[in-house]
Amino acid sequence: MLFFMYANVLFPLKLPPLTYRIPDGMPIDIEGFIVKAPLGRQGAYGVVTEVLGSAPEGLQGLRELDECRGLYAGRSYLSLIRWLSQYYLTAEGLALKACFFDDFIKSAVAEPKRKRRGPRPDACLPCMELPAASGRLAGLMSEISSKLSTNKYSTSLVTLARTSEDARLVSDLFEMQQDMRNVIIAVPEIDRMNRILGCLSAKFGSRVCGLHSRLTPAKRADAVKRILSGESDIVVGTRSAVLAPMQSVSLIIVNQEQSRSYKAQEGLRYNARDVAVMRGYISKSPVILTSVAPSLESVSNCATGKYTFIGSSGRDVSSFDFPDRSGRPVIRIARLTKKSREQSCFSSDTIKKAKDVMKAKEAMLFLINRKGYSLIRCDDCGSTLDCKRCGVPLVFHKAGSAAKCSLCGAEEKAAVSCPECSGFNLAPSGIGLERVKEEIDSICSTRAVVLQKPAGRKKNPDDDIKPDEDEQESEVAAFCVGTAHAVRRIDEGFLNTAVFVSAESMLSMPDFRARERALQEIMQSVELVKPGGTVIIQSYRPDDRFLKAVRSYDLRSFYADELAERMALGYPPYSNIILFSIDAASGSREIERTVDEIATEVCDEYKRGITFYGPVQVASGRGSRMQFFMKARDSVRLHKAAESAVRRLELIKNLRFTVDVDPLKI
DNA sequence: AGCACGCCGACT
DNA sequence: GTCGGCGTGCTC
Repeated sequence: MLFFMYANVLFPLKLPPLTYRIPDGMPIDIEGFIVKAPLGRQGAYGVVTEVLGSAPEGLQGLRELDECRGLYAGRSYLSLIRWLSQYYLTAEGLALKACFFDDFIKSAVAEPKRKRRGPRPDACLPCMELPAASGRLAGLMSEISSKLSTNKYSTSLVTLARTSEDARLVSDLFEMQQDMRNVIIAVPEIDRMNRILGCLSAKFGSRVCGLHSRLTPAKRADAVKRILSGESDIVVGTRSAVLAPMQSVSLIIVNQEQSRSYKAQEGLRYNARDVAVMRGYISKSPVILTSVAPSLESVSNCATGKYTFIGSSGRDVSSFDFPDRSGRPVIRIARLTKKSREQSCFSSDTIKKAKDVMKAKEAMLFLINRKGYSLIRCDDCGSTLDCKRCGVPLVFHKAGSAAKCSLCGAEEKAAVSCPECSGFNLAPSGIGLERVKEEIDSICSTRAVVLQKPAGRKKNPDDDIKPDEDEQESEVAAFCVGTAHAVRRIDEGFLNTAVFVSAESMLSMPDFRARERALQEIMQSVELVKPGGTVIIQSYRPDDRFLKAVRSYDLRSFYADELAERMALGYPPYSNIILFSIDAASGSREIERTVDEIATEVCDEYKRGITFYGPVQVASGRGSRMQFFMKARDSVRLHKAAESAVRRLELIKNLRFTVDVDPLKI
């Protein structure tokens, strides 16, 4: 009798699983195993997602698997891959690819081209000194620890007074639970990783393994091999660490869960924090999120009971226990007036402080989120000089006296007259880095340093900072000017004073997360200021509720206010968003028709509660993209609609588009 | 990802 | 007339 079994095989390619016949003599129970299968002209390695008793209808003459190698991952890891592809609306194969499949094949299965020893292990990282455990954190340890011993899924949010407490928390956990195995620790940046890696390596040796995107391919493959073999069961790494191919997981820690670098901006656009939570759920293990200023999403999840807010008895935000910030730097709001703006970017308060700090030979940082000197505004009609292609205001750069578009990089020699009203009274307006530096230099007769990009070298997909060609590294000096990114270059407690030159430039961003981001930026800067130092926030509206809450470190009322606002406007976390972006240099009829169909048929506001926004053309680099998004309270319905939209868009030949689930900005 | 197939520009 | 560019499509 002839009785065949079949296997669905997933390849790390943009393909759905393909079906093969399992040849005689090959074991049947091979779910999760790595197999070599004929694919196209060559063969390829893939993983068996499912074993079938009969061939799917309509498929005959299926080819046989070539060979079966070891186990790649258990059932729960396969569920994670499936969830990734469903939630982020990507081919399952691409989810597999994101899960280090190619690295493993390269190191463990494919024949090595030459006999080579594995990559040289990294020099031992020093065990950095940990901050003393604060009384509060010590008090929370038993509650955190009780979550671990249960071996059940739970997600807990731990708020910290300082980022550096992350390493303390991790170290203390390992101290309390001596037998912890299969742990994933995610950190937002590579240099933070080294601190934790150092602490753990000293104690656990090769059981600890670092994983980040700046590893060389050989080192990455070696790390993956060690993880899969079980040699390393403690993985510390950036975003992709939450995808580490461990057979089982018993604890996941996501440090600084609010960090935007956890969200992938290309390929599989996952958010590592959300993946960690789902992975914990799938593998029945606890998840611990830490933050000095948690995301609204996580705070809201604590309020609904989805997560636990460690250290709080109730679920109401008003009962949430944020760290005591007494002894932290004073936050002062400095009033700017319209009148003073014409002469200076600074309030008199700020100027006085700058002179004092100068005299005391201490360090001071000025933060402003715009490069260049200023915008250019016409005094006659009030309009700004905008980029002809992108429509955003051009930024005037004093060096070269050119106006540059921050989106497309187009440069224009400074115009003489206003294109709107032909008036000749064009004047600098608004504040940029160069202008701030110029003014500090003249006030304090110093040479302030403009901090450029962080110390990173190569392009790094785990990093959300785009490298700019025209930027060079600069030394951190006593008086520095920089954008929010620059704060990464400065050590904890280095500054006497940090100045946010314009609260309005942070708060008036056309983004519903502007306040949340501002809070996080301010809290980050606070850590750079030594105890007894000062943070100054300059504002035209010093009585703003947000600034009042920030000034007194009143995170509770910040979250209460912000949640109320988001709820009133129906923004996340009270709704979900999926953003579509179509590479459409040619806005063809067919595209327009399909998008129109999606807007009317797929997103039925009244019947299904899904709201469609757009489409809008946006300029991006060279070329233009068409964007639209859908928003709904019900995530399941939203995903169904988005799936249907994806299917329709896929019918259009030659169309390239990306789907971003839970985008950071819209 | 490979590796086909396929349809336009400069060559012996 | 052909060689070859890589743009688009398929792989159970």
